[in-house]
Amino acid sequence: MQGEIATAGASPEGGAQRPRDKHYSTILQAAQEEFADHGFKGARMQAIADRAGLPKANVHYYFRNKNSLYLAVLDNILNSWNDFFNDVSVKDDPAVTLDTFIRQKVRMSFEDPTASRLFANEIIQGAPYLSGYLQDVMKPWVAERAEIIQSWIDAGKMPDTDPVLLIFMIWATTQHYADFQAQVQSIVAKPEYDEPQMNHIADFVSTTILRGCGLQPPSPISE
Amino acid sequence: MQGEIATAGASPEGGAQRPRDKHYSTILQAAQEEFADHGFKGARMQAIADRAGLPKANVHYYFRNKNSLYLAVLDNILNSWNDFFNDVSVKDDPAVTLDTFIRQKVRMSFEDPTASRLFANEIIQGAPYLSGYLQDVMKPWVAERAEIIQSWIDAGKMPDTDPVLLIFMIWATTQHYADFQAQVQSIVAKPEYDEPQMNHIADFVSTTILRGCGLQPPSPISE
DNA sequence: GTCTATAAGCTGATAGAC
DNA sequence: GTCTATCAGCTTATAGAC
Repeated sequence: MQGEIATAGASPEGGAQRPRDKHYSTILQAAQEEFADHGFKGARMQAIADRAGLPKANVHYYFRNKNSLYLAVLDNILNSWNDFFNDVSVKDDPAVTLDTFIRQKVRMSFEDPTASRLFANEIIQGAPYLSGYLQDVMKPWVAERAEIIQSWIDAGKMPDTDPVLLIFMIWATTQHYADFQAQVQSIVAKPEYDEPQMNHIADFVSTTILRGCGLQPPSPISE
Repeated sequence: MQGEIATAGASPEGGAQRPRDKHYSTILQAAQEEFADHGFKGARMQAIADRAGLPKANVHYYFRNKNSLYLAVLDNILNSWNDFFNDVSVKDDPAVTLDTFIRQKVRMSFEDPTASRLFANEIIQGAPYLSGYLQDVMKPWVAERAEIIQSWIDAGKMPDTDPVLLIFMIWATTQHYADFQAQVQSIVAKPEYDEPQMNHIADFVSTTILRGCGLQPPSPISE
């Protein structure tokens, strides 16, 4: 669609993207929240400026227009999402690996829910800016992890299952707590997420999914 | 927030809401798609009119304004979502009941994904129009189902688990295929959902979740 | 680099002819 | 009931002073 992310090259040097000034990252964060709350079309540049505590024209000084700001936010999020479940090999233990992956994902949902919500908004709305990313980055990523899971199955380390659907299930159950935070909190009647709640959820999700694919959870809990 | 759904009384008579004309439901459907794609703020009355194949003023003839149209769409969706997992009692078999519930939810995701996406948009964006519904309808609904699951646990029909988190897991995994359809289809490389795919997914989700809470799936598949 | 003022275009809503 | 024409207000983006 109108200017997709170009497989998003990682940041030039090691550190964070070295914002030209502190304002750059402030605006990026403000934009992430606004886009997460209202989607691309619903987001307002004025609202982003307000969240950042800056006049609107200042936002336009750092980012050419709404479109490029949105792409910058997406790029920022996707880069921060690498390094999860990445360095996995056939030799690893399925239960330990999946447990670690699930707990990392739950922690991400709790620590940066707006990033997850922004991504969810983009996908729900048909991924107009990310269809290239899904094809070029995410699809191969899934294929590689699915291959590893399949190799575990072939090696008799775990019972037969659909590796791709297993990855979808982990995504769905973990991201749910970021994306549907309003619903979850309304039902469990807690104003905010806290650490014990996160651990309880991580225990439940990991235990249930691992047992669900016939694996023994590495650290048995609550039973 | 600005005019919530008032616990949404069901339609007066038995049948569908008896639209004043065919246009009424046409607009409702068009609005559902537009709101699902862009959220409340991002949706455009002109786009809804275009989708319905009507001039914009005609839309305003049937619905006072954007707000009331959005509420009508939400009301319509929520009413159609009743009667699922509703008539369940302590005497029922957990495996059969959960399996049926999961398969119904998967089918809904495949048959009316825009309804699910619209709801997802609303929740992701903080449930500004549905916070009352979550509190007044959904929270008690979950509490009642959780009680039944807990009674199964107490009766020794299934191992101990967190009933509320189990419901969340079923929601998350089934709705995922509607809400993240763009991502799923991009990764499995199919242009559209079809019946065999739906059955494969329903089998996987049901089998994995049931086994995950220590239940024997009622109709063993693929293993 | 920062910010006020404003241009140019879009959007929700309505008036009023048919 | 239907639809063209149009208004008032909002939204993105920029010009230009500091």
